[in-house]
Amino acid sequence: MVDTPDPASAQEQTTTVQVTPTQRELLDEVLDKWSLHVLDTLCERPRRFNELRRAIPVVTQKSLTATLRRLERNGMVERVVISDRPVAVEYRITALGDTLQDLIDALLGWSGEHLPAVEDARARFDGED
Amino acid sequence: MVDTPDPASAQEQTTTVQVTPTQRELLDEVLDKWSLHVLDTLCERPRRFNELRRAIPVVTQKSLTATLRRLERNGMVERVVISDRPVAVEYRITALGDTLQDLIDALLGWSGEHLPAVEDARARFDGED
DNA sequence: CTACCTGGTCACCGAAGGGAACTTCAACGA
DNA sequence: TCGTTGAAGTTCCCTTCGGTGACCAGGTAG
Repeated sequence: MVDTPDPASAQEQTTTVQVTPTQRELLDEVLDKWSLHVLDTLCERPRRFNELRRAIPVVTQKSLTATLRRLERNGMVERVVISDRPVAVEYRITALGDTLQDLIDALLGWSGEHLPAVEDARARFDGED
Repeated sequence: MVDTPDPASAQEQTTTVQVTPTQRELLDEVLDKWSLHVLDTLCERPRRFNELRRAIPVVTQKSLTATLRRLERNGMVERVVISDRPVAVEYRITALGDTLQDLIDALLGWSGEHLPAVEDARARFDGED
């Protein structure tokens, strides 16, 4: 009732490239709130777990753990056990994760550049609509 | 690869630019799962509400409405009432939203390019760890 | 010993998000 | 005329997600 089974017009929006749902999922996993923070922080230099917590005070341990696991699973960061005796781990960005750095910088640059316009739009929307 | 270690300042690390929490919030509002879909779709051409639903079948009305409101509030899309008698609205991307298009394309391009590597990493993580 | 650090896990809980029905108004059809 | 369809949502319900704080195991500093 909702879907229209017309395979003829199914490929009506073939813009430039084929974008698979899988690509979207990947972006979902990698571009979320904390991932951006973590990747951005780790791009500077490797960090210990609690070092990351201090660098990003607003994240909780649980969310940080989850984010690091997710990024590790996707090959963006690497979990390195530095010391056994006093257990110490270090997280560092991988070569694959590094390919994201330019994009993250671009995103942060964009948000900084257009923030005034966005705040203006928000004020208009909130106040006069 | 990493900037020269800075033992003197144990302060926050100001890499190149100051990134405010506000910028992160903006990216959170604009880069979420459905926003990427919607912006990408609207970049092609303006669409009606149900046209968007058909273009992005996996989104629910509720989420689509919420996404469009959020994007509208942030000045990314514009809600245009075309016809009053049979109520008809059209959503179109704004000039501000258009500044995101390059970034979105870059993100989709990145995900397409590195998807194999990511899937490889996932297989390694899931299977042998 | 106690206190505190590291690197987590666990149980609870409120908010966010999805599914599906319902709404309103207008048009179409027999 | 009544029923159905379509547009553009809204409302309710329920599940899931993410945050909070507690807790744990092992080391180590006082």
